[in-house]
Amino acid sequence: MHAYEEIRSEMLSRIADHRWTPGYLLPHEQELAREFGVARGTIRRAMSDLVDQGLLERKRKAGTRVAQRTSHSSTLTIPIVRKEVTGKGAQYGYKLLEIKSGEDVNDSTNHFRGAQLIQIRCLHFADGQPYQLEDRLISTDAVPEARDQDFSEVSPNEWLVEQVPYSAVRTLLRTEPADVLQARHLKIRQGTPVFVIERQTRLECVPITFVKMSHPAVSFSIATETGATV
Amino acid sequence: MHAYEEIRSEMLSRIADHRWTPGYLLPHEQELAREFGVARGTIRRAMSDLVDQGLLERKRKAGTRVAQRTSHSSTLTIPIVRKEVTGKGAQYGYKLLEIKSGEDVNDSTNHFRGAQLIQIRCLHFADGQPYQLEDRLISTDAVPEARDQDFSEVSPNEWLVEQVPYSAVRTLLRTEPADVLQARHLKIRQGTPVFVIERQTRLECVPITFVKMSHPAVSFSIATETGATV
DNA sequence: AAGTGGTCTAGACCACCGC
DNA sequence: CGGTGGTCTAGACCACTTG
Repeated sequence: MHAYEEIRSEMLSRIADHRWTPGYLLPHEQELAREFGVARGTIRRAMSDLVDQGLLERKRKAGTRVAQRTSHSSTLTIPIVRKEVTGKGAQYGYKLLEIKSGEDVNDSTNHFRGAQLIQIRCLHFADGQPYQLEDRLISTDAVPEARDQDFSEVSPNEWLVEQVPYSAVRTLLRTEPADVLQARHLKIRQGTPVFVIERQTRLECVPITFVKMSHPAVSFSIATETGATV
Repeated sequence: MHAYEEIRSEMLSRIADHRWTPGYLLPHEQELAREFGVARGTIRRAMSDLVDQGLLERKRKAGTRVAQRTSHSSTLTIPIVRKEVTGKGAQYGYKLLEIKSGEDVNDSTNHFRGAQLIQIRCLHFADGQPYQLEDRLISTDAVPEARDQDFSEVSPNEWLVEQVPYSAVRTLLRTEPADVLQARHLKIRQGTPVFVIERQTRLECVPITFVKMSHPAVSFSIATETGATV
């Protein structure tokens, strides 16, 4: 156990047992450094974790306080579909439905502002049943290698996550009634709810890909976790 | 612009223009420190952001590499319901439905392992229409002040987020068909899909609260963001 | 065994911002 | 203005883990 971990843990305890309550003004770094008998940098190291967790707020001159929040934050992790399926103990299956490129592709999202695109539709199966319909746009300006990829064996989901770095993600989760396409491929009736995940990724402002993933609604849920610290 | 920000930005550029591709082994800290003309600590500061973003992976002895990912991560932020509603420009309304305590409360989640609980059911409105049904358990062992709270004016959602710190959150998102209770309060037909958010929060292993928030499905979506760096 | 990242120190200086 | 947190340095030592 390192010094900063012990100090962080001690601070957590003080918050947990109400010695430090939301809004409470902590001693300065210098003072805490003296109290714990470490260098100022070690105090900063301990606090920075708690700031990231949203438990502390720091402002120059004003000092450090126990946070009063206005929202809940947690980290949403979406694995590669194949691993999601096999992780549930099911047999994974994949089928490429369609690839289009050039003039045939229409950027309905307006996310790519005129970049060259390819569009891919494919289907992921769990134990032979349709699990997810993937409808994806990839910018070949940002990822020229995608042009040479044959997505008949490896899904674009898997290929992109592993091969292409990104620095920004935007995800949208919602439910909508199945349209014709979703109904046909997921083998459900039109109008039945589907759970939709839409995701845009960028690397340094450059749009990489946009994907819409549709699941049969009732059989799907997604989990989020924060602070496995303990 | 601080030194570590410029270095981080330069590193991002090298990843973006494929000079550093996934799996690429970066120079050591010492060498980068010499290259950029700064102390080793400054290099570490620049890299730590990229590690947190998931763009770099570091291992002792093995060195630092551009990450090959196996999943997408992003931060899910769920605001206080009142702010969510007013943020959409709608009129917020709140109604307490029911409070139970002591023996009347049944910990169906088994999340609290025998702690003293109170249960609260309440309804949030947007422009007079039911927006969210909140069904919540609070551990009065962890939050004794909750006992004295009268939740007729301020929702438990709002009170808890602001007053009670937490260090761990677990969230579950899914769609399910409305049961009798959901149907009655949300004014939809039984069996119509509802979008459900379940959340458990803890502070240092101690369970604080469990909440199930139900929305009429089709009118609801939720967004997630990562790396607004830029 | 050796080389890498990780922790820690002691100190200087900076820049924001509340009083 | 002054006090706070934020950045940066130069260096020592540690501990993991791979070859």
